[in-house]
Amino acid sequence: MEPRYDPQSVETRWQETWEAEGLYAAEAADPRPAYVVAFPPPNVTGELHMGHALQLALADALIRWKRMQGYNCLFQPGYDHAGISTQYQVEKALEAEGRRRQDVGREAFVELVWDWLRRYGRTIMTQFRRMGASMDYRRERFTMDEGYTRAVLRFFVHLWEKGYLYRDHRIVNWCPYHLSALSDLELDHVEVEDELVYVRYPLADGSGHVTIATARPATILADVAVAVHPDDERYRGLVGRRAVVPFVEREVPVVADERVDPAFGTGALKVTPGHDPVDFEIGRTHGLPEPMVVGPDGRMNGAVPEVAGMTQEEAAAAVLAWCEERGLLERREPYRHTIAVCERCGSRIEPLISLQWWCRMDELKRPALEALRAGRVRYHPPSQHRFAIESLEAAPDWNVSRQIWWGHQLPVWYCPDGHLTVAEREPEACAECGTRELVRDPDVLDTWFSSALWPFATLGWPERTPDLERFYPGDFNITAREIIRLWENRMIFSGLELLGEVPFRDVIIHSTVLAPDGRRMSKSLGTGVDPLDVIAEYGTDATRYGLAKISSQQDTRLSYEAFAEGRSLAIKIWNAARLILLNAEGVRPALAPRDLEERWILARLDAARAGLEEAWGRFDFAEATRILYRLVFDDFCDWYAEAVKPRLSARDPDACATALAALERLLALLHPVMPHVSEEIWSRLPERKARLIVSPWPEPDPRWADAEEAEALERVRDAAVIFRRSGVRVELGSEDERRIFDAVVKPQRVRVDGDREAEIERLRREIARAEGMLANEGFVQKAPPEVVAAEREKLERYRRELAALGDPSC
RNA sequence: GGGCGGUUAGCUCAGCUGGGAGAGCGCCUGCCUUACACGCAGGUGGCCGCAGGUUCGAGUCCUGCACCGCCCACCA
Repeated sequence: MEPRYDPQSVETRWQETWEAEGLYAAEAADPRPAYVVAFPPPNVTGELHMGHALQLALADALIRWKRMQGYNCLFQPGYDHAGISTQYQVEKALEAEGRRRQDVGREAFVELVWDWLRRYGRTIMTQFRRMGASMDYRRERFTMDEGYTRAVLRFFVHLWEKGYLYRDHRIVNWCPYHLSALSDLELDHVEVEDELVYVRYPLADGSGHVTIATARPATILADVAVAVHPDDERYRGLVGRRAVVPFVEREVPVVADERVDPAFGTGALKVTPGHDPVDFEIGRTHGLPEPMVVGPDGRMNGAVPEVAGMTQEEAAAAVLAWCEERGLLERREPYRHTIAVCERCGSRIEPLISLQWWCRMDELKRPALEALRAGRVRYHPPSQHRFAIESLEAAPDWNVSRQIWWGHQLPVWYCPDGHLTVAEREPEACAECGTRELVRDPDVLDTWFSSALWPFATLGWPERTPDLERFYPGDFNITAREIIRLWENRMIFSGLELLGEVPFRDVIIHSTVLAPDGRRMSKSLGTGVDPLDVIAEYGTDATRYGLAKISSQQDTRLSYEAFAEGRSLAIKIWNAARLILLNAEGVRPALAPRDLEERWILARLDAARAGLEEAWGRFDFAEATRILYRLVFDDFCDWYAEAVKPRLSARDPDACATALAALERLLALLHPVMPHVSEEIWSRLPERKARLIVSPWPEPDPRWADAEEAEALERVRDAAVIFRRSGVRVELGSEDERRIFDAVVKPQRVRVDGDREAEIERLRREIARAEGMLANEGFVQKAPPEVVAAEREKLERYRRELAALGDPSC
């Protein structure tokens, strides 16, 4: 057995072996109980980042643990087509050649995206494998593959037939670059230096004017009202009168609306329903018209001929010049505020009105809310549960249409008379009038529309496949906080709507990984860390361990120390295994615990197993790493291995057999977090029947569950500490205890600095503390009896130890 | 503005249902003890953010405050 452990070659070899031997495979015909994770499909163009690595480390640990417990585990791999994101990447590539998608045309562009994906896409599954993710890679699915697309169209038709879908003119976030509506969740907000201008709107009766403040003077041309707060004393007499919009000289009403903030600007708001979301709401409330002056490209449209084709800056200049000439421009001041930009391309968002498809949420969300409230789906940590419920309660109708080309085109056809035909397959003729002149709706569906179906569309829905019967509903889902509204809630309500059951029972919201300096990880900041670099330096097992260790907080800093700790752990186990294997040649593993330290380590292994079960069950991954670290370093290596080493060196057959058996158990406990090093060692043990990955999770054995050994070891520990610090040997009761003491402390080699006085001082302090506690009547009467008893025991022990040191006061 | 989380050793963080302030790294000391120097043994180091409260007892529970972070949000 090599003295040095080299993770790189070992890890890739096992990844290939496990997959080739079919040990990741999940089969519908397998009668064992199923355990299923709904794992977020990465973008088809994506690269592995720390978020993926963390998700994989956590989900895979759970899957591996359950696999050892005898479950038929399904860990489904796949990709998301990621609509706008993917389209944008291909558009960027096109732009490098000086072309835009409009130059190539829709059909050719979509073909281009497919080509591009064949060349650059689908690489991330290789990286998933490098993380050791035990996915059934044969089952790879894509949200745009044929069967999945059928599911998406079926979902749309289903919603249409239930009357949940409708078309409506609504104000949307319009990206002038992508020429598409974006959801609120696809926006970024950036701070900009703007200008706030104060403009007078003359009253129609000539009796004066009202001054409004605006950051977007070009939209003055689309104003249809002036609004003030109903309680605003300054404008009490104004409501109901009429004002004149500058430049276009249109008479508009002054209305009262509570959405106006009296403290902002002059307290009077110009109402522009066509280009502002709040104004749109105010306009609908007051039945105002909804003209638009900005076109889809962000420039002025033809509505006002004088400014047609201008940029908004040019139009603003023209409007303000007009106002200035007439003394209507009161003042302009610098104004710093945040604006919405497209998160993909950074273009300033133009709110404008367009015809979109909407999905009514009131009926859909009701059963999902019931399921959440009843705890049929539980979020972890629980603080996210309330957030999930509240955000679902508040969910507005869902804008499902996008004006891009890459995605699932709406299964909607129009005839020249304006009739709609909604069908899964292209219809021959209009469903209403029978004409064959049909034009398909050019829009595609929101990418989350298909993601919502992931837990069951990947299993063959809408067909009732054996996979679907077997693996739905699943067990857990793991994702980032900001995805809850986009994905989690939608999977839950669509699962309930289409299959009548929630798709999973537990949702693990993992922490956000920050850069080591606490800043957000991002390519633009240069703070990104490539998980593959970490793997190259520390190994996959160490990376998985490190990620699990830091996963306990809401926002967690990446820590190289945690990876280094994982690496030390792997090396430590490797060396512990060497100690045993080098001495136990030709011995078969058997549980033949004869001596104290053997019964003790078996009890410790069982205790660790119970602790791990509890931690896995609570999804407390950090706790699991702590248990493993303590088990390996403190218990297994520093005490058990040291204690049993003389007997191993002497080739004591019982000691060797038991050591092998104990090592087997240790490796099994380790496997979910560090599968590679544990499998590598496992493969070198004698008489292997199966790979560790599919070997049983250890069962507890009550034979060595009692506390006697623990107490004896505790006595040895105390004696060792006192000896090392003071050179005084405390009397030990049994032969076993003395033997372990000698093996672990190696008295002949210990150089004692001999500060007996300091040790006496320390024990006196402890005794004083314990005596103080026990003298406290409140403590003795009200504290739990076992706590008081423990305190008494400690006091006794300290006194004994003090006596052993030959303290004159005893 | 709303929600969530954080504030404990020089650094990164544990501390679950209130009863001895902990780990890893760093630093200091001693050890190449035939598994491991990527190691072993020992040590230094802390008004547990601040102020109140509950309790015999608070890092732990309650209230308030301060600072930091993340997510969300329509202030023209």
